Amino acid sequence: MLVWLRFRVAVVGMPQHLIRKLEQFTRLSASNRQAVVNTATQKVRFLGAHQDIISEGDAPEHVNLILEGWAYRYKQLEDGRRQIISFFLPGDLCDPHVFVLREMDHAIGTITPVRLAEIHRDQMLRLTDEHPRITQALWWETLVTAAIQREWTVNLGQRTGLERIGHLLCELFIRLRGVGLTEGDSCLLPVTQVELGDATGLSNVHVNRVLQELRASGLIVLRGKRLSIPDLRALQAVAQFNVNYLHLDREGRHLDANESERVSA
Amino acid sequence: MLVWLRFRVAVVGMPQHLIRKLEQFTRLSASNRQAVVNTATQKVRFLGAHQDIISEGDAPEHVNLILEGWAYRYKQLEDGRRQIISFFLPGDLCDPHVFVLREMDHAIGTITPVRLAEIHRDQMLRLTDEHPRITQALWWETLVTAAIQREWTVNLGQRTGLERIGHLLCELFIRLRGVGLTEGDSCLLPVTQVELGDATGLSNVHVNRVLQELRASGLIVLRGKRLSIPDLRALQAVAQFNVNYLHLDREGRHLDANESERVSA
DNA sequence: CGCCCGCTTGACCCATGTCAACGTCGGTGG
DNA sequence: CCACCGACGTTGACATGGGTCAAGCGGGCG
Repeated sequence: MLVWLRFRVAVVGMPQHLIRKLEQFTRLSASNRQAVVNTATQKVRFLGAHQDIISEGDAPEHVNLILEGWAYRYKQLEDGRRQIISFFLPGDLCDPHVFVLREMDHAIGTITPVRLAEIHRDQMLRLTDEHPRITQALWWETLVTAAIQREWTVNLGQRTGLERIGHLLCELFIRLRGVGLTEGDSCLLPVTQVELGDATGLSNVHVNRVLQELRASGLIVLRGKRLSIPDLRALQAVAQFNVNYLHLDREGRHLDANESERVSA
Repeated sequence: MLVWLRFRVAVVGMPQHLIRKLEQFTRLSASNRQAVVNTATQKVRFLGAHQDIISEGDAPEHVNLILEGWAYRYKQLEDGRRQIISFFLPGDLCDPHVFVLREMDHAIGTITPVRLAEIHRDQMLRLTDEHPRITQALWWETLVTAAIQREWTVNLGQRTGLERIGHLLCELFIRLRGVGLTEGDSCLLPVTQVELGDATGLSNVHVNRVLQELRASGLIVLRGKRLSIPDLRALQAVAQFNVNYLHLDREGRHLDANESERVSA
């Protein structure tokens, strides 16, 4: 514990969120962790809020790892309608294998200022070649990302406005908790109501009304950019939120026994 | 051409749709194709219409390859609402890497009677180990599947009922064309209006009205289970359908030069 | 200090849902 | 061979969730 704490302090500005996320799936050895750190600190980039990280039509050159800040994947129709397709939180990778494709069919933009690591395809290959456990963990993260996308399909297709917003808030909160970015029952939510609308297929006006309703019923406390969920179970119930699609139950813990590396540094 | 034709005749009941699909991305050698055939003919299963291939909560044991027939991925909410998350057409693989996860967070069911190949994880690994070009092509297919899921998010979030149905019909037609299951401007569409509604987040009544409208404007001809699209461009325009997300432009053609195997048998 | 972005609210409207009845066709058992 | 049945498609009347438009408000920042 103390070792981990020292490690954390030492790596401020490093990919601790990614490591923490992957450790929801399996335990990483010190050398696994070191490899992730090495890979993710080679080329770091800073972007302001509301900038494109990569645009539709671009040829993907490398994998982007969000170290700090929020971003989203989005797609814009010709007449201006915009759909937010997913949110990227600290520790999230944008498309680990995207270079197989010739060009991006959508864009990724920042919400807040973002610090990210650009990981070249060769670095990615080296990392996975040398660390099978990381490979497994990255597979898990890829599959969970796909599961989230499927759940959004359900969200948009079947749920009411109230359920959609509630569901999204549950998901974001639980994902943030997984990377250590919650404090008790609260977290930051640096997203405007327009953006919530673009993610849930609702107008900003309706988002506002739904948020009022969630507030009035005591299911959320939302002031400025801070969200609190006093009773997560209750919100989950209202939103028909079933956490299983996030696959958080240490699916890869059988891997813990496969390597005899010591866990502490 | 003649060789290919003979090959096709010989492999009726074999994974010709998958091969054809992968060859939209890259050219496969005869040995590549043979390896796919060997892998996909070890264990073949038949199912009737309206049966689950795999249910929510099941532990995934193998990859399912649809050889013939239609299926869909779906998720059911507790109160009975059902969302169809994607359609599987002949040549489609259900989750090539799903065994990393402990259990399914959704179900896959048949629409028509289905013939499928069960591919064990070890066979899958052997196939990709021995055939890097197939590995690349499977990557492409995985990424396209993810892109389709994202496009469905846009479909449900931003498009009107008419656009949603139009978009879905364009997608299905073009995917079917890619595996050789269209005849001129028409194809089979063995899907009820209720199912179309569950896929697009519309009621069956509204689906019916939208279909009437598409028929009346001459954009589709739909009688029984046969769909014709006299002017695909026109339907695409109405549905705001941009084909780029299907990544059909032979992204992997640079691989054609990497191996000097003869293409004909 | 003032402006602009984001939030809030009210009035009104429309796309789509719901309910209910009826039509049609293919299959099946008597 | 016919009668029935169930699944699917179609249509009309009516209800409603959520959209649109417009105005006002509040607070952070240049």
